[in-house]
Amino acid sequence: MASAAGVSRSTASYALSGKRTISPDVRARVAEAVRELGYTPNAGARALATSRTSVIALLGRFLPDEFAPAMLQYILGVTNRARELGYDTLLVSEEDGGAALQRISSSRMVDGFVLLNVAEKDERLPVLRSARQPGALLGLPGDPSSVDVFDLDFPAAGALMVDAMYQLGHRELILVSQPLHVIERGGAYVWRLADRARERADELGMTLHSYNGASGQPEVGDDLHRFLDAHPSATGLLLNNEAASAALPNVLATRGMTCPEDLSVIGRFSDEFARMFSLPYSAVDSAADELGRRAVEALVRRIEDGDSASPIHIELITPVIHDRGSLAAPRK
Amino acid sequence: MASAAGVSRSTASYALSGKRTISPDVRARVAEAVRELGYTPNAGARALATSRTSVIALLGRFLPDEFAPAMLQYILGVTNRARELGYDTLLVSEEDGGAALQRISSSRMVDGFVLLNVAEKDERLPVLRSARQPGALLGLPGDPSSVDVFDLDFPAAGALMVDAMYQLGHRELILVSQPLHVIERGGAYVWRLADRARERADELGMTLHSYNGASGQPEVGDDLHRFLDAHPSATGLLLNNEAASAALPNVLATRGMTCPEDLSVIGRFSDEFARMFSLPYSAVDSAADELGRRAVEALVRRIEDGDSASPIHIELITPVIHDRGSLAAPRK
DNA sequence: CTGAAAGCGCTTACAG
DNA sequence: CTGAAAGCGCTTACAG
Repeated sequence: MASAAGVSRSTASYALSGKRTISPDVRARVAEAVRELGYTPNAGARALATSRTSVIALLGRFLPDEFAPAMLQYILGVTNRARELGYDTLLVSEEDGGAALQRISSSRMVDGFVLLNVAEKDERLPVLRSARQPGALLGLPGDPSSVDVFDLDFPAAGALMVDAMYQLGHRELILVSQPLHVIERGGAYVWRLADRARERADELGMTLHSYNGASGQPEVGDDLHRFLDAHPSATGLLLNNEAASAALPNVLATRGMTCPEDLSVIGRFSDEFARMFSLPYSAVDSAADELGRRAVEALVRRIEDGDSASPIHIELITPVIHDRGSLAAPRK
Repeated sequence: MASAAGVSRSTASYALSGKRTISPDVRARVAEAVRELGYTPNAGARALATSRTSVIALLGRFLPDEFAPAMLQYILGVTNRARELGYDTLLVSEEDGGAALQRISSSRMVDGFVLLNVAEKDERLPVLRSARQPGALLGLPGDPSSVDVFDLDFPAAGALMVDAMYQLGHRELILVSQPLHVIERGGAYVWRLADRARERADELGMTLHSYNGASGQPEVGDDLHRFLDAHPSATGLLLNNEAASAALPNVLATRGMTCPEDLSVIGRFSDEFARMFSLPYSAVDSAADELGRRAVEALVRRIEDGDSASPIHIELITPVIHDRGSLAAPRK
């Protein structure tokens, strides 16, 4: 390419990077040659020379009963924002995330890592901490030291759901959380939300019946029937369980109940999820796309500032209720 | 690393690749040094030296009303199989897929491309054809020349759905396809299935009422009610529309109909999708995971055999019905 | 404002 | 069976 423009390789390189002043004449000839030859720098050679790949890795943990739509939202938030900032994304879905991180880190394939679906005790974390590349977490682990973290503020979400019910006059609520095995697998957000909801209900003098529902149908439908049967006087239902949220319309139809006349309902799921299942329930948005984007922004900042020293960021997004009309005052 | 093992760089390299015979003594010392230092070859340097990156690109087209669970199935099929074969996957979600392909191809970041959700006339195809790397398509385009293609055999699926109904004694069917804008956007599979279903119904002397339903609720629910109202004597329902499939349980409940007693139903969606929505309908599996895996296998074969000459593969997977008990003989 | 040269970390003919 | 050397295609001090 340089020879086509009639300049040296170094001059061509500088003309492209703009890292030193180039005469207009030369700049034009280089630009012309680039266009002519459809020249694009070789990524491997550039990576070798600069120790930068302009690629980040996104490490997923794809569990069989995880809700796919939410996962895809995170993924697209990450890949789209990364591209806007000049990075491509390596998507890693290996079972053994720790080994994958080690492999990719030490082969210098990427400039940084985003970890999806981070568990309370996540096997990938110790590997990430000793990796040379920076990282950002989607999901708050038990020990969040030394890496940036992005997550929904689940305790605040629990309080918000309870408050919303309280203000409308509800005094007896049912909370349906994810099943226990989700918690055991590292889904600490489940009890973070539930614990704070309980606390808040206690503060307000409300009754809160807390349950774990199954993660799939038809079991979760049966669960919902049982919970509703057990507490006929409850007027509000809080859902931190996507499967339960998707199953509820049928359950209510079967019982001849309408929402919000017979029961006020508030969930915790993404807009995307609501749209797809067409759920008529107000909900705390899980903001997957937004979280993905922010994680990438923080990561890129660390990469480009070589800024491994500056203090750790823990960003817990304030929950927001998206109103879909499923909350009303309880019947007299 | 070589110096730690007390051998030359070339010997170390050969010891690792196994490309020439190495004395046991040297091999052991190299292995030891590798372990000691946690040595992993630099990916960029290796790519530069070998012109191979061991990375493939997966180019998605993520459309707002596409069903996310199916997309994720394809993605995981590709990433998992790629890893098994020694490749990592760059996930590309840019709007302008043609430009992205061009950029990634000419910078030599990857060894090959998998195109997801290929449209009838796909803007990425001409770029792929002139790229130096091989490609594989998920989805059959109008002109499938010069690239390997993997898709469900949608015409066969249409015929299979009609046949299944016919054998049970049904003579009047309703088919609900995806909305027209999906077709316009390149979803030729929609009419491929519908056309063949119509042909088959004609051959068998059956009546087939063919409709396009909306791609979201609540519209698609209303659509279903209209179609069922219009043809009270129809005894079988064919669904090539995920949203309609998800909406049907509610629609039937509202109408006081049961399946398969009042209506036999057969859909076309992935197992994953059925599980998530807990759909009680027998369906032609869309085999997203399987298709993703096969595309990667074909791609890797082309990459590793340098086999750009051998004839194009068009693999249309034979549809299979997964029985969920929603098909029965019609009521007298 | 520009060029010649070194170097990034590998692989692989070429010699021995 | 092993080593010294060239080369992959860039970037960036170093000279001028």
